[in-house]
Amino acid sequence: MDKNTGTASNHESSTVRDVAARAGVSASTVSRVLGGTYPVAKETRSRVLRAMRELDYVVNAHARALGGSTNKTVAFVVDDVTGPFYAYIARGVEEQAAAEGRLCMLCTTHGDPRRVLAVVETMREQRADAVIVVGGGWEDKGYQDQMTHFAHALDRAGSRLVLVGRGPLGKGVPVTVVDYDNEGGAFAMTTHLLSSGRRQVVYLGKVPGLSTSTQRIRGFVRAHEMLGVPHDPALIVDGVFSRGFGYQATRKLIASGTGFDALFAGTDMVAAGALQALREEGVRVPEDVAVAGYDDIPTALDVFPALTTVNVPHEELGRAAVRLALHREEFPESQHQVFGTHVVVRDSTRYSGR
Amino acid sequence: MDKNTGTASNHESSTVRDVAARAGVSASTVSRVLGGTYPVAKETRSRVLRAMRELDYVVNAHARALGGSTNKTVAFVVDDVTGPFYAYIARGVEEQAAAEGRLCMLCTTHGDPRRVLAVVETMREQRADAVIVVGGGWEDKGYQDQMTHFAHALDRAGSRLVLVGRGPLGKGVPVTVVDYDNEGGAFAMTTHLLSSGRRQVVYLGKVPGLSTSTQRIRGFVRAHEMLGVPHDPALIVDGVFSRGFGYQATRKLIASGTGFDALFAGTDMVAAGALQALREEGVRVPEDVAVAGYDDIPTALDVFPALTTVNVPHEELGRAAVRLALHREEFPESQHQVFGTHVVVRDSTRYSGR
DNA sequence: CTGAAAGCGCTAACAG
DNA sequence: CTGTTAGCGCTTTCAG
Repeated sequence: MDKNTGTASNHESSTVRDVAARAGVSASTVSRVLGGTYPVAKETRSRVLRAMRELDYVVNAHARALGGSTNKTVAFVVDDVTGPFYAYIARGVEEQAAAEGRLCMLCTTHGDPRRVLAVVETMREQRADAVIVVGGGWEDKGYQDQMTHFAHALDRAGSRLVLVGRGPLGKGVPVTVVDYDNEGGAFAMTTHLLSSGRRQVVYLGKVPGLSTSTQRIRGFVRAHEMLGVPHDPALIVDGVFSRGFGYQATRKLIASGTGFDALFAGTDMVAAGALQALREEGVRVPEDVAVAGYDDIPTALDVFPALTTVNVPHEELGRAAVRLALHREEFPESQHQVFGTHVVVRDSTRYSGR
Repeated sequence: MDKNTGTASNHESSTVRDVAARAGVSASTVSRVLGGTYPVAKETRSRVLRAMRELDYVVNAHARALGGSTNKTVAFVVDDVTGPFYAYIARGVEEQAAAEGRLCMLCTTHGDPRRVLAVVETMREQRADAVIVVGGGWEDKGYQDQMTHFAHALDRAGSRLVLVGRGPLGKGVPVTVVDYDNEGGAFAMTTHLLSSGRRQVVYLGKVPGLSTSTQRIRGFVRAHEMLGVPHDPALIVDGVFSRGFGYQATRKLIASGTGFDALFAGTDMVAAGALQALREEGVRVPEDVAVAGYDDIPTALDVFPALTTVNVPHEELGRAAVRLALHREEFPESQHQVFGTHVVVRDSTRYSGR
């Protein structure tokens, strides 16, 4: 392989001009074979191509982006890549982005609303074709106003804000929304638990101000009302969406002597922690306590017993986010899409011989 | 919030020139307050700042990158984001990149060597400060030559190729290597299994041509030799690193009547599949068969019984990759770092009453 | 079909 | 301290 062909390349990479010189043509011609979209004499083209190869030339994406105004990039903003929930959406986003000839920028916010704002700003600088923000939104006026502002700013710059897993920002705000039926899933799951005879269902993981949490609890409460089962507000436990919280909270619950015969965890990770705590305390699942999660991540199959949970079409959400945002001109009416969720029953709630 | 201030902003975002005009200064002055690194009169600066706010100005990262030659970006290349192994390294990379003021581009290759090559090329176009390729390498001459070529090309452009989880490319190739003791981990684990009395250990997941796999098997075989335990080559099963493979292969193994008293899975995901198969077949773990994994992903705690596995310092690998690559001038001698691995014993191998 | 010239938005000398 | 002048690498009219 030929490094150092022609001019002694010390540190600089070659440019169209270098290629042009070597091929004995003008820079424009080189650009034209690069673009491929313009007629160039066969013989000329192959001379240029050869020069490129010899100089090991690659275009400068920035120079290109400066002329046209797109970077052929989509930005992906999540709390934390290690959460399987996000990871699977990320896969969908990445796949669809690749299919649409886009690169994918990854940014994490660690659940900090200010970081979300900062990151969206950075993506504006990068001139990303779309900025995809994943996860529940904060029910806070200031936060929402900022996001609305960004939505407009991105729109003006020809880009697009995409919200995955949370609702729209209000009438007329230029946003693509890809959501799933959060409340419906929680409602269905709670119904499943109650109708199999459970009467004291704990909800593990109320995150105040987080839309995801609020909606799930709404479904949870609504199911109780619907079935006429009285519901003790003390059974809704504040916390965050983590394995550690599930573990700690469950231990505390048991230690405090709170009576309960089912545990509906805010996420599968929370459920995994809860299962460990129950096992350690010798509480049988599902005989003594039924356990359910939310998300249907692969781990749900690996815990013991296998976890009953609410399926969310992660990858599909990610793919749709990219697809809708990039083709918003063609499908202006479908810029708010809501995917369905459904209960997947496994062993952690199967038993009901009481 | 003021959209549409001053000139009717139809679709274009504002530039330094717009800001300059509005603040009654020159473009350079605007640039100077942007950079912050150059003296500007207090009064002028605040006028500029106000103009920026009013026009909702953001710099164009591409224009900026065109002048200087760095995009303040690191690229992160993995097989598949959904693998927890990659996800945790990704977290390390992302965190360290953010700490160093860099953005992170994510690319996936789905285990296809050609995609790896294509992606590295794209990152070259993007002028990323570092291109971090994660995962085992292909022991293929053509592939290695290409990577070597890219290493040189990136180096010439002032960037850096970083290999995480695989060895270097050869003497004098400009590469940063962040590896972990793959063979040592496998050796230690095999020793653990053999010395607790297991005699027919299956190795689940030999991926021909993949460096990771080759090294682990080397450790596996070496432990047998070291302890003088004869080893049946038929117990090394070809496959890929996936949960599905672990499940299928284990079922087949049982169906074929192959005798074995331990299962060393190529990864924790493979082990998770194996555990499910064993459970379905009524094989007791660890009484009848001990099971071990590799990676120590969080799922290892959630499977039942909790999985004995080899710990790999994922996040640390990711952080080191970014740190070493960006500061290679300062630490030229530590461009090949190897992290240790260690066995974590849990319930899946604990029992040894035979 | 090909070349010359202008300019994308910003930064960096170089003069004031 | 601030304005003027180039120019980063590429695309894109506009003329040949």
